[in-house]
This record gives sequence, C-alpha cells and structure tokens, in this order.
Amino acid sequence: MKPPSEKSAGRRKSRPSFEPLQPHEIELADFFVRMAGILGVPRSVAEIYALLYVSSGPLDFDHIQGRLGISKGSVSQGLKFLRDHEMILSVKEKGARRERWQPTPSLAASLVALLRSQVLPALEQAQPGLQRVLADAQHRGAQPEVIERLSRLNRWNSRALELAPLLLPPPGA
Amino acid sequence: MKPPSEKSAGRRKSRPSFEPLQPHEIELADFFVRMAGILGVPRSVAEIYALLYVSSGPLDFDHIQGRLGISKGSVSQGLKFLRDHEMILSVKEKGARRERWQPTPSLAASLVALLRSQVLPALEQAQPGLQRVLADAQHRGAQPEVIERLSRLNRWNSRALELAPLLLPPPGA
DNA sequence: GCCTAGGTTCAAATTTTATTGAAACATCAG
DNA sequence: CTGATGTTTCAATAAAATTTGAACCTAGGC
Repeated sequence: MKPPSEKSAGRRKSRPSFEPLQPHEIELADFFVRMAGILGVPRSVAEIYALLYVSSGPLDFDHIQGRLGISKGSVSQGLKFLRDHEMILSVKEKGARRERWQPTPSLAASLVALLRSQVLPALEQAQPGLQRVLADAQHRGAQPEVIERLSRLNRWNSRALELAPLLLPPPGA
Repeated sequence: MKPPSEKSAGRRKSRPSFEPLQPHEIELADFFVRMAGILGVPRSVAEIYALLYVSSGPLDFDHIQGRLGISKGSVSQGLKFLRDHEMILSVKEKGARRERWQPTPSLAASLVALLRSQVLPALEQAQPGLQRVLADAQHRGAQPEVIERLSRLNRWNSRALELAPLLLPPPGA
C-alpha cells in the first residue's frame, strides 16, 4: 500500500506526514524490542514504548502511527497493552478530544507490573494441579527423589504466591 | 528394511512401544509449558524437562521420544537446549552406548542459567548503543526529562552488568 | 437528532517460530 | 573395515503469533 499522495499541501485537513525514526530512535527501539522479546512482548508494542520514551512530550495516536509507520490496529492494540500494564499514562489537555500518551515515570514499576501479570496467573492456576500431582505421587509410592522434587516445586509455588503481593503490590494497594 | 511389525512380540529387537503420558504427568507438563512460555521456551523443550522431572530414573532418547510422541529432531534439539542451559545431566553407565538424562539437582539454578543466557547478551550488546543514544540527546540539547530517562536507562544497564556475575555466576566460577 | 473525528475490533493476510523426517554423521562391536 | 546403533542437521512443512485494514462503535459539536 503506497501512501496516497506524498505532497501534502499546506491545507488544514490534509494528512500530516511524519518523519521516519531517526538513527538514535531506532537504536533505542532495538534495545526495547530485544528486551521485550525476552518476555514475549510484540515488536510493535516495544516500538511504541520506545518512541514515547525518547520523545519530549506526550504523543497522540496519529503521531505514533505516522512515525512508526504501522497500522491503526497495531497502534490501538499496542496502546491498550501498554495501558493495561500501566506502562503509559494519558495526558488529557482539557477541552481537547484526542488523548496524548507518555511513559509512566518508573520503568521499573512498569516491568514489575508486566511480570506480575504474566507470572502470577500461571502460579495461581497451577497450585491445585501441582498439589494433586504431588499427592498422586505419594499415593502411588513413587521414588523418594521424585516426591522430593515435587514437594520442592509445591513449596516454591506457595512461597511465590505469598511473596507476590509484598514484592509486587497490585495497583490498588 | 523389513516392515516393522505392529505387534511387538517379546523379542529383543522389536520396536518397544511406550505408553502415552499419564494424567499426572500431563498436569506437570502443562505447568512447565506455561512457565516456559513466559520465557519463550518452546513447548517441546518444556515437555521433555517435565517428563524427566517426574520420572524416577534417567531416561534415554528413545523413551523420551516414545512417551512424548514427538519427532527425533525435536528430542535432539530439545536435549541440546536443556544441555546448553545446564538444566539436565547425562548419566552414562559405563559400557553403555546410549546416554540417559535426568534434571540437574537445582531447578532454581537452571532457571538462573536460562535467564542469564537470555538477558546478559542483550544487556552487553546494548551498552554502547545506549551510551550513544544518551550522548546524542545531550549533544542535541534534548529536553531535560528525556536526558534524565536515558541516563537512568544507562545506569540501570551498567548496574545490571556489574551485578550479573555476582548474582548469576557463570559455569566456570 | 445527525455528523464526524477519534478510536476499537476482529477476520484475513503475513511473518515468525517450532516441528518433522529423511539424510548425514559418529561411534562402537566384531 | 563393515555394519548396526544412536544422534544431529537442516530443508520443508506445520503451527502460532503478529500485523493489517475495513467495518464498526462512541462521544461531542451543531
């Protein structure tokens, strides 16, 4: 799909054109993309975050789409993800219709929220199953070594669940 | 090549048949698969690990393939991955040709090795780039807020690299 | 109410990643 | 050396994840 018309004449309504990322922006985006990849966060999401991170003020939807050259859908989903994980904040200027976005002050807190959202549900959901697996092994009279492994796994899981609220306080705490 | 006969009569050379995973094994495998997914580790690798984890003794190649019902290639690659990340050990019985595998004693250590191998290279590779991005921003006289963000990112990166060898000692330490 | 800027949704298309299996390789026994 | 067993490699295929874009909402101005 080629951009409709390259020359956006000065008229009000014409689609504004945005410059592609600068080398320094690309470098930072690459870094965030790599790190995000480790946690399974999609490229487009990392790129959006990186762009907001190097930008001086909050950016609106169209700027993000224009500068990154990605689709509306991706921008919308990416912003949703970042919002859901409390990694960006909307800055509403009063009287303005569009929202503008900037990163939350603490990247650390953002990462914690992200990890929390991925790991906690898995641990919670696994708990009954793990207990059943252990009970089953004991009941079958499995090898002590196996019982020991499964016990340790259960203890870990429990401790992680106990500690989670302390280390990773949920939003409303 | 003779057509393999379906009924494995009691004879030595016939292809042994392995039973599919039991419910308790499936449950544990699901847990490991979920956790592995967070770190981007493929399903087949997690399944292999889970099987070794619930099994009483070390298992050989064919047992792993047979019980999981996956291809030779997957087993080979999965074992390679687990070996490379020091998550399994080979128990060679003297005089025996085939290797047999069991999980390393500490799952915690295994996870640490895994994380290390994913995160460290990214941090190392990023360092010069991040410094350049910061220098560039300073040179361009970017907004103080942006400079501050980039500085913090650099500090984090450096500290992580300093701490890494302490928290995650490499194999030969 | 109606219109429209601003944004979301989601099925289809694309890209990425994992798995398979046949061929190649390695090692040991005889 | 030869033949059998045990394992790895890698191109082809299958499966999963991401991106796109057009249809669809929604709130606010008129």
